[in-house]
Amino acid sequence: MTRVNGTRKPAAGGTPTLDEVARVAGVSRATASRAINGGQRVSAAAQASVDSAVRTLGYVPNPAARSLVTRRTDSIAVVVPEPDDRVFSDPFFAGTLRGVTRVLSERDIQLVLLLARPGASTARTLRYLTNRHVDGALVVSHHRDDGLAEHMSRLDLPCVFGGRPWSAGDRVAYVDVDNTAGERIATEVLVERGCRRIGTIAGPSDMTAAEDRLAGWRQAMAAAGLADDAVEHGDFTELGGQRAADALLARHPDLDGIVVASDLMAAGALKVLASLGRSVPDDVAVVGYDDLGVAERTTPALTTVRQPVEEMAERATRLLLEQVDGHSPSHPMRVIIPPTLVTRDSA
Amino acid sequence: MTRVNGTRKPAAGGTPTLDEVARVAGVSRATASRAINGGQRVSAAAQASVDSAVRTLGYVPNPAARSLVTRRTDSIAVVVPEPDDRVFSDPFFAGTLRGVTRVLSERDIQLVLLLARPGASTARTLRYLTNRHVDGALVVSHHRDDGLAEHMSRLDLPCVFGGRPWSAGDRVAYVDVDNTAGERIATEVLVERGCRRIGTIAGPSDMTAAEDRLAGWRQAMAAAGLADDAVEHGDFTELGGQRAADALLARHPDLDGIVVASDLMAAGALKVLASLGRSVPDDVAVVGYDDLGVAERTTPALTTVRQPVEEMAERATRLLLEQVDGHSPSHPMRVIIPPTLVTRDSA
DNA sequence: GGCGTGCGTGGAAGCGCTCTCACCACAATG
DNA sequence: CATTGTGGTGAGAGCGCTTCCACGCACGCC
Repeated sequence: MTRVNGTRKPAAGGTPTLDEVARVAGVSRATASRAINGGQRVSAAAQASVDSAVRTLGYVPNPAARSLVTRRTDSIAVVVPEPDDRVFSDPFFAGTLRGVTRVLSERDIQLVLLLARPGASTARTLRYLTNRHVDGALVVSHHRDDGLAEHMSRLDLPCVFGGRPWSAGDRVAYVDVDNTAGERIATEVLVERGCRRIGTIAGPSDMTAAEDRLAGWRQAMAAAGLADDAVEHGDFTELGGQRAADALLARHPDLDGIVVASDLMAAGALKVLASLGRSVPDDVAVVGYDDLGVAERTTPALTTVRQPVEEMAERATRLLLEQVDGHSPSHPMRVIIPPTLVTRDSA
Repeated sequence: MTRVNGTRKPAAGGTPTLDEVARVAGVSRATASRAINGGQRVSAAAQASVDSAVRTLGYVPNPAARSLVTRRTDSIAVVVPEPDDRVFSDPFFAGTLRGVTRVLSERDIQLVLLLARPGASTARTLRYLTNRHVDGALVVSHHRDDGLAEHMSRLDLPCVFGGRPWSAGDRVAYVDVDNTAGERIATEVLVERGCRRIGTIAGPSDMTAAEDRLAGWRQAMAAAGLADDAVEHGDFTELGGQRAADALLARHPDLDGIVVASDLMAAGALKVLASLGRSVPDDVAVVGYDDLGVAERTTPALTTVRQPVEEMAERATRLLLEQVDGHSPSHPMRVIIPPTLVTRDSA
């Protein structure tokens, strides 16, 4: 909040104001304003002269003045809690950003990237959001939750989460893919292909997506009447997948199928299997999760469950904009997107 | 610009204003304001009571009102012209974002992501920047230039380019790595190792970085008294590198060294060499460029020239903030960062 | 004792915009 | 003819904040 160097231009004769537009157009400021904002109740003549005044003066409305009175900023925040450095390179994040910007570009809304750096800066983020610096927030709750959902739900600010938040899921809107169903489908692929000893490499248990997927695996295993004891946790990285696969295969050398909660971890698992001389999918079939690019490049290419990230981001953004437009702290809405299976070579 | 639903809260009794703070603190609005903004010319007593009023009321200054009078927004834009969908997944972009946010997080400045979608929306971007919606702009001129530099230099808005812009390079501040020197160094590595027939896979000729690197290669070749005729252009992708390597080796089967303008293209080249049965570095030595992650994962690992992307972004951001603080449309400043060689196995 | 000189303070003037409201002309209705 | 709209308009009141300026007041100095 520290103002560093308060040099201010003395009323900057440079930029034209609405007053000048009005004067040039020969109308009142009120009429000029109306003409500029959609032209309700403005005669054709007035509209035309305002338009031309705007053009000759190169007038651009001052956003601060406007939002001071409208109480809108025409911008939304994309909040990324705890962005450890991986986030940016993450295809999930990239896809999200793509989806968001696609929707925003349809309207004149800007995107403010709010990165709550690890540490106590969640407070700063909340402060920023508190006083309506933005019209709404899209929280990419990719990582553990911090109670951010609770805070947000208290904020009376339109808000949508990407991915089910850990808590307050009932008070907050979110868009998620049906992780449970997805992993169920993945597991069923192995069951149907004849696997009888199926293990899973789950994600970190502090992430809802990981937990939901694990639940899906358990459901499918139960439905097939198979034992669900072969579980190992990884951290969604390739190395983590490698370690988990090592441990899993050491404990259960008889596995003929592995359901992995992310493609990156599956890639690690494939490496381990290759080094053990187990052929995929013949000795051990493997199914991944994500299909964000990695899956096509492994050997063999991964059969996986696709998360339509961009679509999710688009839906989330639209949901947010609806809230913003209606200005309703509307009843928590959620969109659950069905996952789809992508069959390749690993199962 | 369309206002969709002008529902406005009637003076929102919810959020406290400076007036209320002043009343609660028992001082005037002026004093309250001073106390809140760094406390110059405020007695300890007044400061204390304002502080406590702020705390009890949960007061947060209204940014619109503030920036209406200060003419500052405490936010800067990161402008990405023509973000074809690759940009987001690009480690270059990711690193840049990381560097920028690191600097911004030291102060209370926010980042607005301005993505000029392909098409005529450059106009919109310029309009957005024109009326001081942000205090400054960092243009990641990763791709071809669009005359954006000219436009920007006319805008009287603090502005720094990441990477030398095609034109107006003399009127605009920018931060760049010394691409020419970098590729010269890369080439010299091959020369010193005894290569005598060295080709290059250059980047697309509509990018300054690509052209500069090509120039560096030519300089080094000339200095070594070698012919600089073995040139092929790629598009900085792996596939492009593959194609270029194919073409290059077909035309010049006697090459014993290849200088490649990006690691990704070098990865493609390595594949081609492997499929031709040429061993690297013994038959053909290869040097890449970037060192943003890919280089370590190729087989063999790439000797390459490191671009310190994050550092570049940091420097650029600091440069921008200096301009913003001084509010000087200061003499075009540039920072050229020396590249460093990273020796691995491919040369 | 008079006089700068400095600090702390509050009054008040905006920053540039939107929007209510009162007003006018004119048309349509009883 | 009096009444009720109805579309276009401008005056003016803010939105919440910063900052200029003038005003005390206490101090140290001749």
